[in-house]
Amino acid sequence: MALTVLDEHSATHVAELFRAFSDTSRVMILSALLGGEKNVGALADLVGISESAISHHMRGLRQMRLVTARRNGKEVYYRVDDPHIIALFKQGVRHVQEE
Amino acid sequence: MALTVLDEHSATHVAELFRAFSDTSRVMILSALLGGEKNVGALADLVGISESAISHHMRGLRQMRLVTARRNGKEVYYRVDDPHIIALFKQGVRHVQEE
DNA sequence: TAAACATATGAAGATATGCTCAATTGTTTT
DNA sequence: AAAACAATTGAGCATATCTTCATATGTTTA
Repeated sequence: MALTVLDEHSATHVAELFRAFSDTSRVMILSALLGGEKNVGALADLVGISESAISHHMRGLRQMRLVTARRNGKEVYYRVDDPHIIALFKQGVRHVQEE
Repeated sequence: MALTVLDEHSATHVAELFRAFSDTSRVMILSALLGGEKNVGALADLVGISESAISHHMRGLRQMRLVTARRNGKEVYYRVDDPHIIALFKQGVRHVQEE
């Protein structure tokens, strides 16, 4: 039997990663971004919350490097680059839909 | 470009799944259970919180069917059965450790 | 059956989270 | 330069979350 448990520091980081996916709005944001990059206004329409709320979420996601931003004129386009993150997210979606 | 976004209902379920993994204590609990079933007292020692706190966490995890319980005398042993859940969790751990 | 042990439950407090509103910053157009 | 547009930021509020404490339930042993 393995006597190893993740140390608190690592566990905190793992928890932070999963926490990024633990809110309905962020899940909708990320699922939208799987279809390609979107700007803040488009995300606000798709998710049904204010641009301000989207912006707050994007800041968190950006700080965790789960999304990257690209400015084009007045608009900022967000996308999910990391294939591991995409795979992780999709796996969660799949698990839920298989029930 | 895909115009589909997860509907709110599905997104909520996905968020709930990830939320189960979004707390440091629960991450430690689950990582401990990857090494085989453990009872509440053992988990409390390993994670460093009270048995009561463990019990509260286990209730949530049980309700989400992420763990199963087996009583043996006074003790209740918890385990993670679902291989998809194990895979999902491990993938999160891996992602964090690869940074 | 009483005592001891393991787990579960409910309440209460401290902290964290997510949202909107109002104001600000940055960019383009007139 | 002013106006219009897009995004960001900070404050404040409502709600959720996690923990401990005290108590209750369930099981075994004396």
